Amino acid sequence: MTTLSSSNSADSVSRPARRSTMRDVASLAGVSVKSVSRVINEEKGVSEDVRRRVTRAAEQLQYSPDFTASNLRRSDRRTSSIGLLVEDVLNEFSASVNAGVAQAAAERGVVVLTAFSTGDPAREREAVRAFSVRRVDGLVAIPLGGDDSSVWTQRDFGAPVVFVDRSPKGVVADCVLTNNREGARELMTHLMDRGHRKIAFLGGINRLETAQERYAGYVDALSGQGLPTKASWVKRDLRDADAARDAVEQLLSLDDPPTAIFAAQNLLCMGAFRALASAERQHSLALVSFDDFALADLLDPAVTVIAQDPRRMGYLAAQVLFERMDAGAGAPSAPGNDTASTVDRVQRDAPAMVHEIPFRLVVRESSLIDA
Amino acid sequence: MTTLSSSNSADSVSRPARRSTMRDVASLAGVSVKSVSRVINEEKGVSEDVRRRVTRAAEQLQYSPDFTASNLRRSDRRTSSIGLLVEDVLNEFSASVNAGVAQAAAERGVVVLTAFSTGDPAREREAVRAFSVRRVDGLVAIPLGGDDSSVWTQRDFGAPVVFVDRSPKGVVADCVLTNNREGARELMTHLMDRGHRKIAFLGGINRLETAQERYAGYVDALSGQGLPTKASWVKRDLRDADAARDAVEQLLSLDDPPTAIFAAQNLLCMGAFRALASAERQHSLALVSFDDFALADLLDPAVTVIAQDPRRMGYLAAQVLFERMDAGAGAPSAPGNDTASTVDRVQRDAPAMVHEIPFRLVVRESSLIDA
DNA sequence: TTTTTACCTGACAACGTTGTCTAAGATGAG
DNA sequence: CTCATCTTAGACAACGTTGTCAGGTAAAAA
Repeated sequence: MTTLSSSNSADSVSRPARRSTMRDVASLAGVSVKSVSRVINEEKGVSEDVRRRVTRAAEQLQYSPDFTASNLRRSDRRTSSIGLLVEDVLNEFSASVNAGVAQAAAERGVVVLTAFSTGDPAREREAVRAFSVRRVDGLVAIPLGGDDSSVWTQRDFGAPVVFVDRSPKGVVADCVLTNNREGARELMTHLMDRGHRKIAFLGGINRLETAQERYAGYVDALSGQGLPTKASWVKRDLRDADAARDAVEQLLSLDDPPTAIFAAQNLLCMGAFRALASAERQHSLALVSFDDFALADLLDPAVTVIAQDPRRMGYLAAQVLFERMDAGAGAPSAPGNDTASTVDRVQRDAPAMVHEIPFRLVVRESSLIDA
Repeated sequence: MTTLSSSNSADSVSRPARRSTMRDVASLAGVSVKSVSRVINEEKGVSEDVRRRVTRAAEQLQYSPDFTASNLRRSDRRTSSIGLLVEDVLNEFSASVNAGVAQAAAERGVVVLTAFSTGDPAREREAVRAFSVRRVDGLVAIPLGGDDSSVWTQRDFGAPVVFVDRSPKGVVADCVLTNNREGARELMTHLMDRGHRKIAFLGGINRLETAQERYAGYVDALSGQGLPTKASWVKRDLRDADAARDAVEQLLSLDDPPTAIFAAQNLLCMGAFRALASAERQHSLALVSFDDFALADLLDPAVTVIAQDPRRMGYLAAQVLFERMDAGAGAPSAPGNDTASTVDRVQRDAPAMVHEIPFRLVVRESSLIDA
């Protein structure tokens, strides 16, 4: 690390002594605190004279309102902030969900507290707690799916929760999901249509609902054709791309190796591709992935995938959350005025809903390698 | 969108009437509010009897402390939150910075308010304002670099600010940067060492400091060899991958086309690669990128890049910010105890520092195509 | 026993803001 | 000119919490 001090000592980072408050502004302007409040919040019923004096004083003192204090007193008690808990920014899927939520939030003028669980339930719990004590108005989460469902209940969290991608068992809340089982089946059918029967499976962490469902789809598809699942072709509970690479290396050295590989997550697919490429088998073994990823179409061969729409999932989840929040606040929910709404209008205490987002099979080259 | 109502109406999302406060807990436990406060904050000097009664009551009422109210009264006035402003989660660079900041924040038990400017100065301004009124303890930002420097000054923002990747003109604050100009020069030298003289340049948005610096490095390198910059080989102010693809298509149809392409950002490189691949020229034109990206090593040919370490940049930026925050609060900053510290200890009102993070030239295949 | 000391506990004010209410002045109608 | 009405301003309390301080009780010292 190179550290260059800037030479000019007048460049020192200056720090104001104390933030000025409405009191300060009021006394400088010669008015009451309440009048300052009125001007700052642009309430009507303030004379032009007072308004001018207050704005001038506020400017002079560099006054900046304290939203948290205001929130404490206001009747609606909204913090205009929501929590977002995803697994890992560096995974494209999480990042896209994040992008969708952030966009919806920006449109509504709400800030997002973001935390990454990185697969660690302790971190997940801490994040949820941190959100809760800061009184976020709601939470969007990709849950890890442990047993501590109590963290998630609205009763305990104190605000609406919407889940994306996975729904924790035993918790009643809105969800936005892809049908993972069906998606996996569709990928498998595609492979089997091209004659493949020896299909290996690379699965993610077993604890995760998505991993379970995709595996179920794999098994469904095989048994639909009267085929058994062969243990040596099934590699589950793989943590990351490296684990997938190792797994594929094992598969390649088998006496009876598979002719196709089903990677049940984008990272696993990348690891698999890497293994195939370094064995120069990428053109002789078929490979498909659940989850699209950035350069999947530029690889050689381009990889066939089930593409979810994670950005849309995030966006929708935020919308659903907002509806739930508004319903909770007893906002106007006249039955006739939801014509332009993206989301079904949520009644107060409406039952939890599952929003299923369609997936798309994107056929590229890697699956067009025959058995 | 498929919407399935869950059938069981007992599944409705229940909402508590009102959150319980310390008062409620106090009256149920038959003690004073202050005693509840003491128990909740695990202060010592509370009898076992009181502690038990309070914990029981708190549990019974599902009490959850209100951190914002507590913050209002506490003497330190820390919100234990920081703001993070990056350009776009979907870009790997931003995402990695985000990951680094998030990790540092998690280690310190601080939450992160995240916003994405997505290249829009208005959004940047709004985000900074939203952070400010919520009284974050500090801010890490990748600034867009417009002229409204006033948003950024500590005086105006009211808390320390650390910039990553780019430093806005006229603002005095700590920065964590890569030496973009030198990085660009090194990439160019690498190409020129292999005999390339006809090198095209794909540059990002002109307003951004990084784009300017990388272009400067490009020009430096050429003029170091007595070569002029040829206007038809220079494509600047490219917004995204598609713009880069179009630009490369133009380059390819030139009477005197370049033999190598320098993409000054990862997205631009992807666009360039796409154009080359669809013209089947990826093996006959050299291509290099400023910024590494996920599958750069798996493409055919694998792409030579200048790799920054954005995650480390984010992590360091957060560390620097914390030091600055602690200095501001008048925390102990004994000169001798910083042996284990990653960052130089920051004195109160210490001059702003520039932390330069080294880059690495990662030579792969795409630059080994001779002129 | 009385006095000192230590330990607990609660009353009260305050953090920065806004909701409520009352008062004072201005305006208009009769 | 009087009375009703409207407009604007400020006093006050409250949001949920913690810092300060004083009081009370029990244990330790005299």
